[in-house]
Amino acid sequence: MNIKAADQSKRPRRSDQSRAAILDATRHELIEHGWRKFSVDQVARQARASKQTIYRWWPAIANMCVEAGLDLLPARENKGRDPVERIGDLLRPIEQVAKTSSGHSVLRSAFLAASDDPAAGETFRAWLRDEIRGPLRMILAEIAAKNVIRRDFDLDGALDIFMGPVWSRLVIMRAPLPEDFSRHQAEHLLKILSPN
Amino acid sequence: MNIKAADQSKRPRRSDQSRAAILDATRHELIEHGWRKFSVDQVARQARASKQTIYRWWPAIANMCVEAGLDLLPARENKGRDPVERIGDLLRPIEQVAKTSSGHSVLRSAFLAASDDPAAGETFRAWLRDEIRGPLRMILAEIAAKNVIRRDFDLDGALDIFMGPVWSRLVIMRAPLPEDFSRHQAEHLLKILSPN
Amino acid sequence: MNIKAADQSKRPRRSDQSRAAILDATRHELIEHGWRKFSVDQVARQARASKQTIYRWWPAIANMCVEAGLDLLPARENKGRDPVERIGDLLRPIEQVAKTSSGHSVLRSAFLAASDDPAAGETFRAWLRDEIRGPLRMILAEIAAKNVIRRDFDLDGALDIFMGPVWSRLVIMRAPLPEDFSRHQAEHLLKILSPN
Amino acid sequence: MNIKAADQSKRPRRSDQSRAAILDATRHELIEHGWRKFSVDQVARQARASKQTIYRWWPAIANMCVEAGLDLLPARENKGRDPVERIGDLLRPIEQVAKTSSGHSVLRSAFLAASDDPAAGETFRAWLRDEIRGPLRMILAEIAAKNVIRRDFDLDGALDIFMGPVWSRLVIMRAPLPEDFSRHQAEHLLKILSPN
DNA sequence: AGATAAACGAGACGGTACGTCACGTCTTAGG
DNA sequence: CCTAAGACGTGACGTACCGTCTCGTTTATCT
Repeated sequence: MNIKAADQSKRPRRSDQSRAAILDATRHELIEHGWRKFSVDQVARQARASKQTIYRWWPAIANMCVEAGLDLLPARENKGRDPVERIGDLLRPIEQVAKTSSGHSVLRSAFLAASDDPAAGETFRAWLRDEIRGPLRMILAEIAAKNVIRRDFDLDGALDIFMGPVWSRLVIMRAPLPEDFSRHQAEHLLKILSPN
Repeated sequence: MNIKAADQSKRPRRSDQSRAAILDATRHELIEHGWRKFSVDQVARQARASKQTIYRWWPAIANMCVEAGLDLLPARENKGRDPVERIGDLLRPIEQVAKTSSGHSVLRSAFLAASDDPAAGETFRAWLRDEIRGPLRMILAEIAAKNVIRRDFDLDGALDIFMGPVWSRLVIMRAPLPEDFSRHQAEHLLKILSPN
Repeated sequence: MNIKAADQSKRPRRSDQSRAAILDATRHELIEHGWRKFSVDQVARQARASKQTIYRWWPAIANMCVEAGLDLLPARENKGRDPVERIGDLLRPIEQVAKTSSGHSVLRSAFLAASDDPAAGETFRAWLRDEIRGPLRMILAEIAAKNVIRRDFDLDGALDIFMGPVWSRLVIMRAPLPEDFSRHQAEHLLKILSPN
Repeated sequence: MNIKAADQSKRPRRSDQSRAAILDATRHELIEHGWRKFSVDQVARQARASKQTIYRWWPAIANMCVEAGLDLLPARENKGRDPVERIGDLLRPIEQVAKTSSGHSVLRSAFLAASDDPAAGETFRAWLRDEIRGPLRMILAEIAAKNVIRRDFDLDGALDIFMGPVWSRLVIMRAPLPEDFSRHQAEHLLKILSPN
């Protein structure tokens, strides 16, 4: 309670209340109207925020949408178990959010925004690097050392195989993810990378 | 992708010249501005066409964009060879168009449009059914009969595996397709579906 | 000047049925939407006529509207009575048509069209000359000869005095003409022109 | 015709600069194209103003045109002299503006707009009431008390007689007002209303 | 009785304008 | 300072209308 007062005492900085209301309204707008008909005016109106506040804190609308989508994802769990489960864990936050209709819509539109706007793609690609690609490389390197998979695997190719079906279902087909999606994806990836 | 010339003897005389100019301008606009900032006014201006002509012949802008993208794809070849090559053939039109920077952009934006607009998704899904999913089912059923792959494979799951990396590279990552992409995809799919 | 009388025996056979339907629809449109929002498409639709037919027979839309209005006016009666009544007779066709709400609207919009479009004004001014100004000059000259009015009256000034209140009520104020309007107008005019 | 600057300290800050530019462009457009072909786009373009700004501050285009016309009229002078001159004074602002070709056109089109659009007629009728009808009633009542004119005169009838020729020349005939128009109109009115 | 040539309905077309909405910038007033 | 509010110039939206231009299809003479 009393610790945070130290740094925040200085100047009236960014309002967390505004930020939350704006991201909520952004998600609502993405669900309601999708990416192309997304309206900043509508977000400002619904969040009772000034457009100036939006433009001050986000470099572009697409970044705001990506942030609104990624904010939904729960933190990745990291229990040390067998490799298949650890790889599957990487997809589990997405799988969980995509179970609800609204979460599915928000994620789809957020990824759409990242694809359509090269600048916002940066925000998205940073997330992909930190949350998927990086951990995946670590795990794969680990099990490659044990010769469970071939040592000369191509990481980006592996990423395509691993994430491709996510984009396929979530973004392109607008369809729910099937049962046990994360585990099956992990199994498929290992099967492809197996050295035989 | 071809409109029949059978009934053109009757009344509603659509101008093929306008249609071609509009689709060309659509492709140019998708390359230039992407999906969200796509401007119908700009297309009309550039095609020297009336906006009414656009709205008369396309149910929605997204449909027009999907059509503009799919129109680029060359006809699929169907030489009777081994299953891996026949499966790979399904991706070859896309692989070929995506080699050029502009073809890559147009296809990406067209798929974006199909994802963002549920109605236009129909046009896209019809193409997917006729050009990818249907042929793939035929080929897979054939080789399943020979026990090359498991007989109880899930077609939509196979489609995710087969097409997912396309969406991953083309749409999500905005990256070129790697060398021999079609053949590798076919091999991966068969490896996953293999019965062992 | 009058070439058309010669050629009417020849080929171009104008359809009176179309003409009547078009003028009816024109009146309906003037009542419904007024002059500025008058729509040729609407007229064609309602008259089940082609726009080509309209543009073939009328040099401008305003002319068509003026014609549609003036066509409503019954023929002027010419009973030989005292000068006041003969002058009043000139206004009676208008007075009669303006009694109904729709006739009032059509006449107003027709005169509006004539005022707004210099070319169509010709059609209107020809009517004014033949139906009002000419006859009025004859009558006034006649009674000026008997010294009932001053001999050096200004005809156009008299016309302003005589017709002005018509425009005032009908066009400007959108108000019905008062009782005995024609007779009072005749009396006023003679009072102004009286020589005392 | 003047908007007060008193309450401008409060919130809705209308740009006077925009308003003036828009009214100027409106006058130009009325002169150039008249009422039916009046283009809001053209006005916005010429005034370097947004169409939204136009639609925000005027309930209808016709109101804007009426305002643009009436704004031209100089303030009415009110020197206490004999009744004929005081009545003539009421017309003098119009007479003065109508002397120029452009003033003539603007006034005509403004009155046309008021006639064609019932809603905009209100703006016009308010002006007529305050600037013509009201003052005229006062003056006529005054001289009726001295038995110069009949005491039971009909004010609206008098208004028709007084203003009718204005509409006749200015609006209907598109002709200049004759010499000494205001004075003659006053004389005519008093002659008609004289009690003999 | 057929041929012929115009007028006709229908409606697509390139344009322009409509009235509304959105974008991103700016200004004002309040905490 | 940051915020809410909202006016502003710019320009796109999707619709309607303008005037022109084919299309076949009547239709009313003139062979």
